[in-house]
Amino acid sequence: MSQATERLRRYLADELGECRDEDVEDRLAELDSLEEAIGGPQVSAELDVLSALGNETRYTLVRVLVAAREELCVCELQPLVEVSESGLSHALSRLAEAGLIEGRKEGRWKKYRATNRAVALVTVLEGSVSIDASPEGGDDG
Amino acid sequence: MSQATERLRRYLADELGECRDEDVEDRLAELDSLEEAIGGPQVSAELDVLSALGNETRYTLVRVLVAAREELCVCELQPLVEVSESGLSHALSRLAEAGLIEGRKEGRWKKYRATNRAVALVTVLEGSVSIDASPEGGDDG
DNA sequence: TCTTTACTTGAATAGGTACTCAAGTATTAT
DNA sequence: ATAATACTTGAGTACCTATTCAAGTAAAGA
Repeated sequence: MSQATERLRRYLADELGECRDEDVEDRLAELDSLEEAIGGPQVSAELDVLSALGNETRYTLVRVLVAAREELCVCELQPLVEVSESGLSHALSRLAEAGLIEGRKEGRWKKYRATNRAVALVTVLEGSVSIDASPEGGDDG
Repeated sequence: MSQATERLRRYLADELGECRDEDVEDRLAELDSLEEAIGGPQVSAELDVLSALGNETRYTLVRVLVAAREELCVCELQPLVEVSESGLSHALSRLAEAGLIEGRKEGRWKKYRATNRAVALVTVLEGSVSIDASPEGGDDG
């Protein structure tokens, strides 16, 4: 039995007053089931979305496209970010891969717009992350 | 006038049929106002939240804490992630700083629980990022 | 008191990521 | 056809970040 498991045994002993092998195994199984329910390709996709958004250049692009409520040309996005033409293209293609924006070619111009996914995420972020109010709140069911 | 602005002028000429200096300046001002509305400390905080979540170890922890719907001891979280005790502590403190979890010390044990912010974000991610359904949808106005 | 336990913090580092440059493709103009 | 434009892609690199190790703090026990 590992060191981490020994610690868990002591914790459960503290919490429950007593702790048999069975109690430790039960708790480990409970924790494991929590983790297994979320360990698939779904979470991998969610992580992809999060890490795509978690960069100033890319998040700015998404925010602008969400705020614009219409498709914008790459050449319109260029003046808004401080990266090269190539850097902008890399950023846009990463966002498209994460399903946060969609691109459409029109002649020699390429236009991108925010997907519903991006709108939903930005909306929740705006709502949940306010610098004035404290993040801790009590209306969770 | 920069190269990027020249490109924008040609784009607007394509779109509008004609393009004067005024049209370019107007469009640049419009784009700039979109960006300025989102360029403050609010976005910086949102980026902090996103980059805190955008890591497998930390996202797993948040997901587990949200799914658990109760506070969990550090010693219970340890078996769920494949990092050292120190790595786990670093991860938890980063999440707490981003307002995604809250810690409470109880004797020699430390318990963490998910904040409403974390619940909201995980819920939206689960809902919006499904591997079965396509992210592209059409009911956005 | 001294020891052990539970967790945290700081420094160092391996690994990843976000850029830029250079070259490439597709479209339009001449 | 050739040239120019609008954007993309791949390679290289400087920077950042996630992790570990070692040391530190606070609580509980002996």
